[in-house]
Amino acid sequence: MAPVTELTVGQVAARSGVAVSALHFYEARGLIRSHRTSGNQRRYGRDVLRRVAIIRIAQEVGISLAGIGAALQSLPEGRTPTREDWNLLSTAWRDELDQKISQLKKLRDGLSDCIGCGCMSIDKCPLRNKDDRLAREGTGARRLLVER
Amino acid sequence: MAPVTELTVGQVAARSGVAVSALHFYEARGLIRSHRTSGNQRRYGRDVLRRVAIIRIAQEVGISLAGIGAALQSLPEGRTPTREDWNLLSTAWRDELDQKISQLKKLRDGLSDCIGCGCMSIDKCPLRNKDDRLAREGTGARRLLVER
DNA sequence: GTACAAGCTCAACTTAACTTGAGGTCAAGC
DNA sequence: GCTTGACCTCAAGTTAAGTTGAGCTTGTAC
Repeated sequence: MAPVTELTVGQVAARSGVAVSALHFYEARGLIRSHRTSGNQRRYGRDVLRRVAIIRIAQEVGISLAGIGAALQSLPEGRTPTREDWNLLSTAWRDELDQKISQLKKLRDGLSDCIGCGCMSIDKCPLRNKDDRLAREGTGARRLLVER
Repeated sequence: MAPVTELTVGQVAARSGVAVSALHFYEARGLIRSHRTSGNQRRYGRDVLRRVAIIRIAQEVGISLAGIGAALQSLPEGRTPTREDWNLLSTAWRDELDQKISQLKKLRDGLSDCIGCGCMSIDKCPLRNKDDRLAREGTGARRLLVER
């Protein structure tokens, strides 16, 4: 068998580019796990690097730690994520990314239209109008500018 | 001349879809301005609606209030933004949006590649590798997973 | 001429995602 | 066997962007 190299928290920090305090934090949040040496120091299996990589990727995508935690919970307890597991996660997150991208595109196109139209002073602006419609719909409404 | 209808904070809140407390907050941050009645109540010119619209749009784009404030500072003091002003802002913000979009796309494509490759367990993964390279470059590096 | 909704100020609370600090332990090199 | 750097815990601080609440004033509708 290949030697199972355990990693200290400092080594994980160095290899993952995440601060030690952040690793502690992730652990407190249940996103990663460690076991302890007799001297109460954390030791991590190599798979923690995967997990941390997943976490950072998902954060880039704009998923909160809570959401990431939930997704990771869906993995069978304590198992090193298999390719199958990863497929599920990355597919879900890719969909989220796709959504986010198209949302931003909508916004950008809105801005582009506005550039030509001087819309901020006129009623034609699609962005403005979305916003203004609220006024006519009564005071209670609280809606975002861009439909999701 | 058209009647200059001044707006109360409540009216601005209703028409802009932004909470009164948020308007107070924006004002404290210098993003909008008001003058006061003899009874110390805020009154807003109609142009505040534009400003608030701009603020919300920029927030959607992912710009912080600080950044928005800075951009608005670039407008000649106290002037109602002209079409020209707006063009400048929206162009700048659209560029930022474009950047953000392409960043997310990169990320998505990375994920897509990963879906097929079982990368989390192999060294081929583009996302993983970006990350792993840090290890060889020493401990000090703190870099984001995705190049900007 | 009064009730009461709408305003005002200021301080404190909220959430996310961490970081910083204090005070103390562990381990590896010389 | 001791020094030093890496670890440990736990509490408190930080930033962004507001919200909530207390206590008090304005303004308007009946």
